[in-house]
Amino acid sequence: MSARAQELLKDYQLRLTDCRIDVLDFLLVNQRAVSQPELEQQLSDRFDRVTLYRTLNTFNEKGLIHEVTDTSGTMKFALCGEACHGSDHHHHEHVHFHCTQCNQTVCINEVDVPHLSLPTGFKPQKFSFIIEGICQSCQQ
Amino acid sequence: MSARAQELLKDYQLRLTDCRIDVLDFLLVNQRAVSQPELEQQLSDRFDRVTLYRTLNTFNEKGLIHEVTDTSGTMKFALCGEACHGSDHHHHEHVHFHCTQCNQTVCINEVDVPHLSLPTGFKPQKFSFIIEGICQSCQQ
DNA sequence: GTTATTTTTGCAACTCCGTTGCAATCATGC
DNA sequence: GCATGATTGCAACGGAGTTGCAAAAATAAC
Repeated sequence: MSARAQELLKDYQLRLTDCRIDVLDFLLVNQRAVSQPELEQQLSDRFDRVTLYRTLNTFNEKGLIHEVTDTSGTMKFALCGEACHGSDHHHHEHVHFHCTQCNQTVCINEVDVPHLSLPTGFKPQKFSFIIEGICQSCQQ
Repeated sequence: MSARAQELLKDYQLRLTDCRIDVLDFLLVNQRAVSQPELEQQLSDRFDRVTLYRTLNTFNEKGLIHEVTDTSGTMKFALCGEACHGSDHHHHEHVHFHCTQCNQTVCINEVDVPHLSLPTGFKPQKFSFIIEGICQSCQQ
């Protein structure tokens, strides 16, 4: 578990620190987007929120994780899965499902982001498809 | 201009106040999503930010405007156009374009939100398709 | 293994935005 | 024009993003 995290950190030329390993472990175990506040709770306040903020920032800059937008108000990040490195270039065109009840955001790998063409003049750089609703776990 | 705003407020059974009229005017003139901070600037600090916050909230609850999510971090709202009231029910499935340079978010009416089916267990309630990039005005 | 160097961390501090309570002000119906 | 209820502005608080700086830790060099 932790081994995979350490491996990943080395691959991305990042120093092995407790915080980074724990955050990465958490992301590896829970395959979903997490926010800095959630990490703070989940990691039992073992790290300062600024450290977690910077850890996520570093991972994001290095391309280990990517931003996930939803309507929860706080920025979330998710691990880049295999899909991110597929074929020729790095891309993040996933469909994300945000549960308005448990506030969790997951990547829907089963569904491809539909392609669409914009009116002339717009230069698209990133596509986000967010679906809000109730997730599988929250249906009683 | 202001006449249309007053008309709309009456339609939605809202009291005619300076703030509401000005905000609505601004939304009518600039057909795009705006945030509370932007309104504060644009309306020359004539209203308290809390008032603007509550004005947007009220409009949203009454269905005059709807939330627009992008990665700017602050919540934005846009007028509900004719498309919102089309055919049988109220819906907000627009494609939104967020310019990362000028930070403006516009509704792309020309393009329909593609329909897609989710894995079983997910109950979708709202679809957001956000495209980040450079808008028409920002291309030099 | 010890030391030097560079990075990372924790703390303090600040800003911005969302949100609520409350008293004063305003819009509307009579 | 007055009464009533809604709306506003102010004060205030919390959460999240962000930066600077000194202490601590991780790697590199010996």
